[in-house]
Amino acid sequence: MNDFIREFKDRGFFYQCTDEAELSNLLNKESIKGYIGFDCTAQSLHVGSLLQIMCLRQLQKHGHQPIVLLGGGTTRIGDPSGKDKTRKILDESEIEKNIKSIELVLKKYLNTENKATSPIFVNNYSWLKELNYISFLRDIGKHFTINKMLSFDSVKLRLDREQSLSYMEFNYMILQAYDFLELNKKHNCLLQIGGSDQWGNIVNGVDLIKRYLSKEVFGLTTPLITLASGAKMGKTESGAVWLDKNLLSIYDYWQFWRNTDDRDVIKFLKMFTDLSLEKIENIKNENINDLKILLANEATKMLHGEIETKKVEELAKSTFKENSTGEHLPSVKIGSDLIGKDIISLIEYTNNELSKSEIRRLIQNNGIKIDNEKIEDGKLLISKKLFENKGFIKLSVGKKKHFKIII
RNA sequence: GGAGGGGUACCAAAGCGGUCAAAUGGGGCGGGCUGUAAACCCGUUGACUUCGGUCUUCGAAGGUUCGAAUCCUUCCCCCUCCA
Repeated sequence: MNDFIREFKDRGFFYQCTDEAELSNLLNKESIKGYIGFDCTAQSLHVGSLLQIMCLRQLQKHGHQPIVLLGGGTTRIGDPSGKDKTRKILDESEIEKNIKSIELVLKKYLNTENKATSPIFVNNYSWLKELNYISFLRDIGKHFTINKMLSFDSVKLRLDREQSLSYMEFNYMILQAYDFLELNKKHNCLLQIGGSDQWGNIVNGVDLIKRYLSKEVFGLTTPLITLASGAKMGKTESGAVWLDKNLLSIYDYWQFWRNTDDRDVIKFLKMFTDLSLEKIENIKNENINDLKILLANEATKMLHGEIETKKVEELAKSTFKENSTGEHLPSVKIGSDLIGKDIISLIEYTNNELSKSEIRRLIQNNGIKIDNEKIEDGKLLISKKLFENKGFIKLSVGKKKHFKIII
């Protein structure tokens, strides 16, 4: 078996392939180009897309060249796969903005130094916008039968549930198939990778190229990752786990990995770090918390760099150390107008999203501490005296959120 | 086109004239146990509060009533069955 496929499988990336044996042969013979399309509905990428990004890295690692398709055109249509309802259509400028920031994220993960494997970024709007309806129908449309299109899950599930599917969305799979064709013609792209929900769309592209160009190309899908708890990966209580420090702080990103369910740790080490499989095999019985820290460090390093990762690791260490004074915490400066006000006002100032009622409840439930002392009364006033000792106070909201308050 | 069922808090779902800021479950939050995990246990889950209460909420707008999530009218939106 080919090295790429071997590792792809061993790391848990493999779900389905259109023709595994042939693809393996091909990859043994030559370096190819493979593409993954990214949806540009959101302002950045989150952990839900990380597996696809890791696939691109694998391509590079094994000497193949990734093509990153930013779906400026298809985002204007909306993929119905796995969705109950038509989603809102974004306006042009928003999509363009999203594409730019998504490209920046991807560049952090991909090696752009080595010319042979440096990623090619393409935007399908550049060719989709040129399409002529009549000639598209004649050239491309004739290769698709409605009978078959209706049988794809993305369509079938909607129809079965009697949810409406617009003609626009119905065309999505044809456009994605056309993308593959276009990339094959332009860049000799021979492989499309995607999540398992993309299978139908990918197969359509493979078929189209076979009919239209009589060429064999390949599709490869990754499994949908679910957490041991059953939840989908990528969302937490407080929202999406963004791969962007402006949307999710580096510290919180590190914490996301640090808090991985025990049962998922080894799986994630394989999927989301560069550690070799041999190394993971050797350490897999070590202390689970050390492994989680390793996971957090490796994953964070890949996105935010080593220096920042070291910093947040240290921060986490000091934050969770018993009775830490809090001097290493990121500081929040308060105005002197808060002096003389009650503790509730202070918490409201540092945690904007909490209402006063919620803060009162937190206090009632022993969730608020100042300098590690439980606060029992929300009416406690903030005095200068509190700061005299160290020049700051440590405010704890729950067990995981801590602030260093200075005036 | 005909007949019926429904829209309740983050979600699901009870309530069908006052005791309803609204049962119950899930989720969230906080606490306990622990390992920043899981499981489990407890508390909490509209806003504001001088902790006495006050204000806003049950698809939308009106109306009946001392009093409405509950009754009436109009409108909007969903769903099921038949054609």
